[in-house]
Amino acid sequence: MAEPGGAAAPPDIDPDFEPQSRPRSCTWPLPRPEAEAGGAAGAAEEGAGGAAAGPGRAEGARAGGAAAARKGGSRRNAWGNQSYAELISQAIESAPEKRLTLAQIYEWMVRSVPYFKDKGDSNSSAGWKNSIRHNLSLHSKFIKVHNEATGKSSWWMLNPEGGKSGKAPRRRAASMDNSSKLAKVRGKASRKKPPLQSAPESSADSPGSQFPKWPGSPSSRSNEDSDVWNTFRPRTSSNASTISARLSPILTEQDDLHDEELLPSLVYSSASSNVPPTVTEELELIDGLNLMSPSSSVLSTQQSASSGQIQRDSSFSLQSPNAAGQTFGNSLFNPVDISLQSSVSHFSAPQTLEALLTPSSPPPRDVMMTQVDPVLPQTGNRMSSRTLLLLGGQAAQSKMSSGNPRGKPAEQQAEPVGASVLPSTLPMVTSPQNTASITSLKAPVSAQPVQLGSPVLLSSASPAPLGLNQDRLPTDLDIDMYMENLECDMDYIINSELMDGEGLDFNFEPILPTPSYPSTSQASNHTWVPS
DNA sequence: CTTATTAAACATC
DNA sequence: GATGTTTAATAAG
Repeated sequence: MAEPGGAAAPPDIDPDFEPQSRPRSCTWPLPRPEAEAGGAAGAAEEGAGGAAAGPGRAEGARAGGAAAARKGGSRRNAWGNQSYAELISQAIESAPEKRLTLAQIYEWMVRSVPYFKDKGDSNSSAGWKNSIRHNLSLHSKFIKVHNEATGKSSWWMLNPEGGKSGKAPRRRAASMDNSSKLAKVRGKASRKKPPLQSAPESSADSPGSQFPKWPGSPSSRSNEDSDVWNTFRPRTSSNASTISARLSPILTEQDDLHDEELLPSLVYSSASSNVPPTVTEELELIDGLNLMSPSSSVLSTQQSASSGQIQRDSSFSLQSPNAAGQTFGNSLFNPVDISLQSSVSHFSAPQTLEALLTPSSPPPRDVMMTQVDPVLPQTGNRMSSRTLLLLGGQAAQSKMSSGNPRGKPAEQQAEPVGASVLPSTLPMVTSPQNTASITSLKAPVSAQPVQLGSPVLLSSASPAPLGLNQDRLPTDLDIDMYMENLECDMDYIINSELMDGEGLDFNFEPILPTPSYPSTSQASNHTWVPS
């Protein structure tokens, strides 16, 4: 209760209804109409709940499973058809800031879902609370964000990218068949449970297992920082998360900030050197981040960050200018130069890669590019292709996000081709316009209009180019990696297409950017209000 | 086979 | 003790 934000738990929620509701796949910015008419059902529920109250555990409904059957045949749970995950999503969505602490989620449940009404006083060991926690951790659709308040627990937000159902990393990663079993070994290894046989304990044993400890780490103060970074983790792919987290320790403790922060760090990490295998995972991470940045709430706090280490901010600014960027975008951009230097100094690696890549033209390193982009649109294209190669589309994403949606910087206007490409390959369910917006949002590939021969584009578009890239790709990176990227991209595209196609909710009215806009214009980002 | 719900072991804070 | 993460068992589609 000490929460200033005040839980904010509107008593809405549709107690009933929504037998499955698949359409709302992309829960993020969706205001979602929310049919309120569930009243009657709610009441009914109430009755049940009340009855249950006495007995305490009251899982009557579920136990036999028979009880649930009643009524039209649905209500898979005592409280209705919604899953815990859905309930949690609703809870979070209902919050003005789109984020809640665990306790607040509990609160919301108790307040909004009749069934839990009387279970508010249960302690954390209560089954349902355990389940809530479990769901939060399990699904990638929920992300944990460090809470600045000292004693407070983390904020839980919805992953803009929509973790979908999968918590899983991209299936690919581990294709080591039975290794799945082995995988478990990795973790803390100890787990205590299976204590038998002294484990090899090992420590670093496995051959390629993960990276040693990633070299990067620019040092800088921070230790605890790492903590902060960790806050955002892509679940399963512990590796990636770890790395990313550690990689860029710098940064003040801007609670909310790290969301974006991570992105850049990831970018660097991937580009910097090692990490061929994780690319996919990283991408995944980034993907989520990318979308998230534009979220208003997050940005809010941003400004404060300005001071000290903007390093990652710089890149971040690139990608999020669409929302807050405009408002105080300039201020953010300015520091670029500085940040640029610093970042470059830290990561000279890209250079190497670059060299390896056999570029035909000498573009700046990815880092540079990121920053430069907003400033020098033209150059942007060039490197973008290469960068794409390296980062596997991340660059593209960031770029697009920066400009496309709300239209802002001039860069992208240069080649609108991107859109056209996409449709050709994929079956479009949506109108071209939507396509565009979607593209900008999610499809890393289409993002980069570098039509021409840029392997990247082609690759994403069609499988053919493999051979092509082969020439270019150094053995270091090798095809595998490339493939992974590819796969990823496709994945995203397909996903986005399918998903968006169905639920389709992103409409950015102002699609099709007419290269005519002042600077600061639409201000859709008021929503945020630091509490 | 996949998704969900539950329970429970652990780990941190 | 509250939070978080993970595993595992089990039911349902």
